[in-house]
Amino acid sequence: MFNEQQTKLARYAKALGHPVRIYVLQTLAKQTCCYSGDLSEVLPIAKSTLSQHLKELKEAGLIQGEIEAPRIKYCINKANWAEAQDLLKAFFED
Amino acid sequence: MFNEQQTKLARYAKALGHPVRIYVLQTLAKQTCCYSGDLSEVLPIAKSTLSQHLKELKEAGLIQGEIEAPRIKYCINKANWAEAQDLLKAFFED
DNA sequence: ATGATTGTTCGTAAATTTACGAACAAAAGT
DNA sequence: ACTTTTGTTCGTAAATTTACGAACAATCAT
Repeated sequence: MFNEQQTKLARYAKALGHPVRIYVLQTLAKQTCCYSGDLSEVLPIAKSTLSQHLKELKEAGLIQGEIEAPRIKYCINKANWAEAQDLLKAFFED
Repeated sequence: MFNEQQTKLARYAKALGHPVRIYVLQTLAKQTCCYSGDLSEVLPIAKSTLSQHLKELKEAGLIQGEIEAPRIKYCINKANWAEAQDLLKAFFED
């Protein structure tokens, strides 16, 4: 019923559908990368909850984590970030 | 903790976070307006489910309904549509 | 008045989301 | 080896989302 673009768009939008995740993405988009602990210090949520949000963003493809033991460095997944941007742009411009 | 823009952005994005709602918005954005029945004929969901999705889009401010008895004509809420577009544009361009 | 059309609201159920603390795993430092 | 640091996973609970059919309300046509 729904085409690839519609499904992808809904998926990306859903990932953006929470203030914590918006904040995380804005932070990553601004300063290239950061650690979970950096976010945890600022955000008023439990570490485990943040971890869940990061997992969702990872599963949506918008971020990626790189092990830099004992920490994990999170960055924007640039390819998918660009795809989400393009899909949204097209969505609003049709 | 979160500012107005982050909260609004998350709210709009959440409203876009389902294929049915993407489809509805694309349809409305293309052809100015349409009736619930027009959508119901095409979409593989119950009328009541569609009604719920329309309600969510209405509550998010992205669409508005006008009574044209016995039907309801749904249209894009242009002001909020533009706001969502601007917020998303700014989000990806920071 | 009666019946048909249109779409919402209600009641309900299953799945998903959001949240927390506790327990756990992996690696680095001592 | 042992402790500390970092972050995930587990178990759990409450709230929200998604979905359906049945009942309802409002208007139009007969």
